[in-house]
Formats: sequence, C-alpha cells, structure tokens
Amino acid sequence: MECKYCACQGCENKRCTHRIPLFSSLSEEEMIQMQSLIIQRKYKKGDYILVPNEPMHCLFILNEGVVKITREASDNKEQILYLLSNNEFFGETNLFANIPSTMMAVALTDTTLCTISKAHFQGLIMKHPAIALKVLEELSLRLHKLEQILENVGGKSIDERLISLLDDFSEKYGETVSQGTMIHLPLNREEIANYLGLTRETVSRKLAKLHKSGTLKVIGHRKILLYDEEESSP
Amino acid sequence: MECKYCACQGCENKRCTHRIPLFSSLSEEEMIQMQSLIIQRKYKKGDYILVPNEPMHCLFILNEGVVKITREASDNKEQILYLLSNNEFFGETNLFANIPSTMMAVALTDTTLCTISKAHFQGLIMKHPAIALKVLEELSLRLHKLEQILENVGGKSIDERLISLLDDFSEKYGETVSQGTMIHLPLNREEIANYLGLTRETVSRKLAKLHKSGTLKVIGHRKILLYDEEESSP
DNA sequence: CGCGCAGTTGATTAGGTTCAAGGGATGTGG
DNA sequence: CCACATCCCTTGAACCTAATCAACTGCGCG
Repeated sequence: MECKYCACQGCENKRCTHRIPLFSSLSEEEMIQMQSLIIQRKYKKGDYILVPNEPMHCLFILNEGVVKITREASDNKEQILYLLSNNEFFGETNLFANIPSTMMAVALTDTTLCTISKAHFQGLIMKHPAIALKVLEELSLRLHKLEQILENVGGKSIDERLISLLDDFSEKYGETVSQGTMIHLPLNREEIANYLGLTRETVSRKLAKLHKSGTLKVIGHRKILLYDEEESSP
Repeated sequence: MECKYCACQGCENKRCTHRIPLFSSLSEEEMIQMQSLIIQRKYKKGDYILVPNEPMHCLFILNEGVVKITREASDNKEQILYLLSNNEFFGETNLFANIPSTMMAVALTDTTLCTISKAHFQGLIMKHPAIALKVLEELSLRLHKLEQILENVGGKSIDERLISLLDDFSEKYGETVSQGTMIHLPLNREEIANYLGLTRETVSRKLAKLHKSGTLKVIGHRKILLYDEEESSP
C-alpha cells in the first residue's frame, strides 16, 4: 500500500501523523501540511537525545525505539521518570511552559523520532483548536498516570511496585511463549532500581524471591519469563 | 472600585476570571461572556466537593479556601495528591480525558469556587485557542510539579521531603513574625503523613527532632514556628 | 473543669541499604 | 569454537531507619 502523505522525509510509509491520535482530527490536506513541518531524526543506542539545560524546544514523537527520560536525583542517582515506546510523545514541558529543562533523554535502542518545532506546533494549535483538545487529553492522561505512579510509590509496597513494573514490561516488551510471557528487559538491574527508587541489590533479591515462589524465571541478564497464572483474584 | 464583570453571581468584586492567568488572553467583552458561564459554589469546612465515581464534569477554580485532593491508596489509607489554594484550578482530568474518576476533593476550610461545565469550556477553547495554550501551560506546570514530587519521593530522604513540605507551607500558609515564619497548618499530623507517605508517629518524631535541632518550634497542634536561618547555601 | 482525641514517646520488629565478596553471563580474541 | 576477561549480577552479613504496637500526655473542646 502506497503512502501518499509521506512528505516527511524518511518516514518511509510509516505515516507518523496518521498513527498518532494527536492528529486524528486533521483533514487529509492538513496532514500533508503537517508532514512538511516534521523533521525526522535518528539516534543510535546509547545516544543522548536531550541533556539538561539544553532544551530542544520541539515536540518529539517516538517512531521507533525505546527512550528513557530521567532526571538527576540527589546523590548522583538518576531517577527514571518515563520509558517511552512507539507513538508516545515527549517534550511538552518545554513547549508550553517556560520551565528550565532538567530532563535527560537517552535512546535505549536505535531510535527514530519525528520532531515539530515549538513555533510550528503553536501555530498549528491556533489554527486547529481540536488538536489542542487532543493534546489536553493526552496531557491529562499523562497526569493521571503520574498520579497513579505517585500513589504507587507512596502507598504500595515495594513488592507490588516491582510486580506492576513487570506487568507493564510484559505488555510493552513481552512475547507470548508456551509457558507464559518472555520479557526482553529494556533496562538493567540498576535502571530498574532507579525506576522504582531502590538499589540494584534489592531488585536482585526481590527477583530471586519471585523466582523461588514460582512466579517467574530469570534468564540471563536481559530476559525474564513471566509464568501465566490463572489467579482468580477475589 | 466597582466590578463591571461580575455577571458571576456572588463573586462580589472578586472578578475571578480576571485574577486567573488562564483567561488572561480574553478581551473584556469575552470576559463578560465567560462570567455568564460560571457557576459559583460554596462549601463548608469538611464538605466533600468531589467523591470517587461521581465526577463533576466541570473545571473548578478555587476562589477562597483550601482543598485537599486525595485518592484511596491500598490498605484504606488516603494518599494526598494536591493541596489547592486560591486561584488554582482542578478537574481537568475529567474534562479532557475520559478517565474514571478515583479522586476525592474535600474542603479543609470554608471554600468558594467557580465552576465551568465541560461543554462550555470545550466550546470556549474551540473559539479561543489561546486559552488552550494557557491550559496547556498550566497542565505542563502541574506535570512538572508532579515530576518533581515523584523525584522527591523516589530520590530524596524523608527528612528532606518534610523540610520541603514545611517550606511550601510557610509560603502558602505562613505569616511573618519577628523570629521567623508562623505556619498555620492546614493538615493534621496524619494528613501530613498521608501526603509524604509516612505514618503519623514518624512525622511526630521528625518534628521533635527538628525542634531539638533548633530549626522550628511546635506550638500546639496546628501551628509551627519556622525560625529564620541565614544559611548561605553554596 | 474534665473529658476525649490528636499527638507524643518508647520498645520492638521488619525490611532495605550498605559494604563486601563471590558467581555467572556476555562478548572478544586467539 | 573455546578460553578468558570484564562487567553485571547475585548473595551474605551488619547496620539503620521507619513501621508497628502500645502506653502515655496534653491540647482543645464542650
């Protein structure tokens, strides 16, 4: 099937504007205009996409890859705030509010993303308020998610948090196999610890405990087999 | 000075639309229109403004009072997410995204707030995209704040968290006196604990420690005197 | 003035961190 | 294809801090 909207150089039939709910209210003609404003960028695994105090002033929409968004916490530890996958966007904080950027974005895999400059995007919103509503919706969702995370961190036990993370991972990075779900971890132990606010040792121990209790199997350093379980949770 | 925009019944010279950055881009005529869409509500101390699963489907802008936004955490504990003061708004989550509302809002003092219905507000945005940009800015700021809180919870020590909370309080609810700042606490110990994800006993102990170390003085149950300190932080 | 509940304080326990050492996986070079 | 080196991960033991359980205190309300 041919892609007639691919003014975005390099999008190669991926039609990023089409896949993203953000732009679902645009007419076809408007999509073509939109495409002309998009600049595609590619990063290698390990590349820094965003570093503190050097904001990009553009919205980025993740096309392909996994990106971690971190912030330097106290005592030189990094706190991971988000793990972004395909079709998620990032950078609103610099776009809409004048906030000194303390974020860092690192490509965890080879990554392709589409960027739209601040000026272009604001112009777009002024012309198409419906897009504003979409962005508001997305931001609200993100707020909601963050509120949930906050609730987890404050309220849930550490075991529960690890389990939720693994559940998230199994959805995003999992592959169904005969015994359950094989998770290809995007993070190493230390990064998982930084995500959950723990130390790498504790993560190890927790995983070992879950291994012993029969909920999962740790396979090498980057894979975890999560067993299916027909728990009838009351 | 007379208030010529007070179509909002009961706003009594407060001209809520004027005080709120959200509407700063409106012309005077548009403000008058705006006022006609606003419904003012009053609550007594302790009243429930919002209860789980009964969303209000409107934006509320806090005119006068203190409101706590909570969510039920595990084991029946409430997790306090926000403490809202004058001119802050709330309810976007139900406005822009279809999220089942799990939030609870309780008036901690006698409270007056202005509400705008979902339909009216969305119409307003379609007509005045500049407002959308403002809301986006506000949401971005809130996200930013929440990210900071998350970072605190995950990364900072408990002592640091309590200190930041007290600093926040001294800005919002403090009164400058000769020796420092007298904070009129909007929360009791248990609520402070629920805000920080601790137990009330720990909050007591921490305050006692800070008392002994000479950073503050606990006065009765609802007041704390925070001593001035000319710390030259490097 | 006295009662009740929020707040404090104490003793014990649980669980994570820290420091330290050992094991295994991944990937390179022979 | 195997051996080796390195890095990551795991495991162990001691420590530390907050939660828990329990008793007591005193503020603040009637």
